[in-house]
Amino acid sequence: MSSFTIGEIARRAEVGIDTVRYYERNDLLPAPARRPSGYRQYGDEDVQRLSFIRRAKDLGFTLAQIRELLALSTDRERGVRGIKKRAQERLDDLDLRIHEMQRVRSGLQALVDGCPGHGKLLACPILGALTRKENA
Amino acid sequence: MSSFTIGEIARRAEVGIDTVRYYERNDLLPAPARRPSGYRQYGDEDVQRLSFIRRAKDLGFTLAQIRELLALSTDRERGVRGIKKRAQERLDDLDLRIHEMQRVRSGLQALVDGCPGHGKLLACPILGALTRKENA
DNA sequence: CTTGACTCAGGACCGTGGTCCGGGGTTTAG
DNA sequence: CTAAACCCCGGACCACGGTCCTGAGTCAAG
Repeated sequence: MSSFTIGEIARRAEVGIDTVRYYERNDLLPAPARRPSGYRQYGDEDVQRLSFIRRAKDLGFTLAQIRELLALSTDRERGVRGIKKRAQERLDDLDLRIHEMQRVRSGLQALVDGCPGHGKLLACPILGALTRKENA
Repeated sequence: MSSFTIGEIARRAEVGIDTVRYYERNDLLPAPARRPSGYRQYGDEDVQRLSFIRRAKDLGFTLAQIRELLALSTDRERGVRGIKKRAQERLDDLDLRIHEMQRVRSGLQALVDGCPGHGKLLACPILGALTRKENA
């Protein structure tokens, strides 16, 4: 059974030590067990949770959203009502973002492939992908 | 030919007036023409550009990244050397983000699909590792 | 036992991206 | 002409997400 100090999980999840404490203060990580000395003791699951937070953060989720995602996973232990709805909302949100990203992507792709237009900004495919909201 | 005040483009792009000035200060919007009174005068292109910024921001791009995207689109008008490489880098970056998003998405989808609204939730590939947490 | 790396708590500080305020001038509808 | 609504600028202030600093305690190796 593995046990890590704060420095060790920080290294494993590739975040700063202060960040770990910050996440604890802000309820993204549970308060860990302590040694008699007061040193925090973490386990593998903490490393995974922390890694998850880091990755989600890199994807552009706010800490509040990440808290929500994490809550979805723990709520199921306490009951199921309403969870599906919240998960579905997150999913729809994600779909929207992915879709929008793909539009930007295709604009960029057009640019790379040699943009057909040669006018002003208005003709730019990237701008086109976002300014005209002839969306779904 | 249309001309707008700062309040008008702000409304059209759905941002605050202060935000417009903030973007100008931070080189996301060009300094516009002024009336004799000092009032800023904007055109359609400014509205498009501002809308682009707002939407890109909503997608999780930082202002620095948006500046880069905008630079790509205007560089194109001035000549195309070396731009393709930079655009391709952005594109690869975007692809990475989209794929990661899709991974998160499918994890959530599994969670939603596994939950009929009354039964038990299946373990989500992403969240699964984190769920058994508060039991300790 | 000493040394150096590590940890503690608390608070100050920072960059990003705005948002608000106040005292002033401008525009426009009535 | 006047009042409402708008705009100007500079600067203060804000939330978020950390990051750094200080002084003191702890741990592991030699």
